[in-house]
Amino acid sequence: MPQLNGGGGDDLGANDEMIPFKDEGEQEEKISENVSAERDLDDVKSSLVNESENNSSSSDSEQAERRPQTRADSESYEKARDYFSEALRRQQDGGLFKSPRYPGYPFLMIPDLTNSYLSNGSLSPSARTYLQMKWPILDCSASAGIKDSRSPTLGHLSNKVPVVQHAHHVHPLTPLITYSNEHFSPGTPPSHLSPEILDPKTGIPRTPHPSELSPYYPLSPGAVGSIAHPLGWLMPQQGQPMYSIPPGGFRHPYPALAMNASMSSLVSSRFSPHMVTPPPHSLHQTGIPHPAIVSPAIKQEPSGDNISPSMHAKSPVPPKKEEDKKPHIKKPLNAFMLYMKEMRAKVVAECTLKESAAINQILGRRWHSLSREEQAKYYELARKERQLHSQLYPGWSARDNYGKRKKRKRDNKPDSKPEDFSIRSKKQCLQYLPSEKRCDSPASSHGSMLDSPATPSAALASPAAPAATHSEQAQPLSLTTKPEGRMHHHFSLAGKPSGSSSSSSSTSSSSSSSQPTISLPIGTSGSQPTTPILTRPIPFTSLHPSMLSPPSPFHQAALHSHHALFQSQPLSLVTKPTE
DNA sequence: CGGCCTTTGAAGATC
DNA sequence: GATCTTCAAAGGCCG
Repeated sequence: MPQLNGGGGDDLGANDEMIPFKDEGEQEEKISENVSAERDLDDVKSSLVNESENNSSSSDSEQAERRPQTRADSESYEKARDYFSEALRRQQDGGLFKSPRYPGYPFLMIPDLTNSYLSNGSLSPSARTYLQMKWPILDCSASAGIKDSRSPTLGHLSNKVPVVQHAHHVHPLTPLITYSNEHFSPGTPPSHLSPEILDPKTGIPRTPHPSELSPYYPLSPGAVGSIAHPLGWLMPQQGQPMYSIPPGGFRHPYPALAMNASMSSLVSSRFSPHMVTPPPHSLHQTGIPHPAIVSPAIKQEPSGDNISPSMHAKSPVPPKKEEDKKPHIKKPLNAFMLYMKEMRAKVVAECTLKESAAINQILGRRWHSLSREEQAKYYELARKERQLHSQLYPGWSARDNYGKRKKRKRDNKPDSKPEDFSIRSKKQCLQYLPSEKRCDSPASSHGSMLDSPATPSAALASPAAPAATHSEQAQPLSLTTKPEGRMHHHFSLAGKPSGSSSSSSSTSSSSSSSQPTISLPIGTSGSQPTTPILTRPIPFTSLHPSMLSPPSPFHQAALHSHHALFQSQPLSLVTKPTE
């Protein structure tokens, strides 16, 4: 169960003692990973080659049969509903989301209008970076061509993207669209679009403190709609709903400024006119629609037989009927998922890779390379998400979704035959190997602090200079076998403290039992065996004090130069044989 | 066209 | 209590 914030100080999450952190074992790994961004992709690739585990995929396909459905339609519907749901959700959310979630629509971040300044007057970290982050895809494929392996930073893309900043500058707490998808369908402003928001705890309406407002105000759809982007970057890309502009989507009647941050973001991101009255089934028993609610038609099983026992247990009603009527409430996104959602676009933009599997591997590494603080932000956000989720769906249980998804099978099952595995993995490797073997890795692998500066000022200060972390991109990727692949997962599972929040603390010691605290030291324990052995000294950045504290522009700068030095150094990984 | 791949984390299930 | 399993997102790839 989501831990309810024990009455912490300010609105929820003030004291997040619950924030789980990975343990030091990872730190070690982190270090090695930080060495070079190139490794991101590199490792990914290699690991794919050397997967130490078999993916006997689909051994069971019993549930294979899923009712064919018009994905697009259902999805669209689902998303639209999600937005509305989120709107309501946020309304109640009160202080839960101090940080605005960006809607996922970069176009909302028009620099001029965003002038997003934090309450303290500083420029919002994400104000400008947001754009870049969400629009990296502007020209992924093109970027490949454009990308200079030596300096493939976003800066190069800037010729296409007007505002380019390191995505990492985006505040981690920036609105992450959870539960669903980024459908932009703003519409008639709901009555709840008042500055007042409900305190999730007390349920008492309150006016959000400026600090709770979005540091960077996403433009209201209406406002945005009136702005014609010279480059046409507003155009949806890849047909992703995220960038799609539903009919009337931009005709939001309400001036952006009229809304508070959270409202505007939520409205812009999810609210849809036609969602004002969501279908009954999308409403939770509480009557509160939520983005997590997915149209039953979308992921439901074809018939009752697919319903997990738990489902049966829970709902004596005929499975099928139940399914049809029962909305699919998605699980709240965890910290990593939130992170992924936020960073995916960036990674995609920087790499030629498009396969999610590969991207996710990179993201996973980056995740590990994030500083505690950085991760903490996501953990906190995730925690709040869970909180809210539990509030909205008191009766919901993760098990409700069991069996609603096709089985993933595999997972570290050693039983699978090695041979098969090897064959398959290699095949996959090819699959994930982009024609272009390099990925302009974004930075982050060097250390989160680099990636997500507390403020964009540093980056902004030197527009000419690519984001610090991007420099590493200059390093060509080299494929090195890295047995780690699955192994890592394996380890993680083994050492997973399970119930406790600090899961993946793979192996490390841990502390896990108790609540991990942010004040984790850097070089603690450590020995994370699963990762490649570095043949090169670990960059001090990995151990930089800033790891323990929010990165300052100075740090950024310093680190930046440091990275520059490192960039020139070739990296070599020695794979450690898997046992 | 549905499922797999891949990642971490949370939570339920199982032992 | 420890371990295992499932699901959450995402999009290209494969059978």
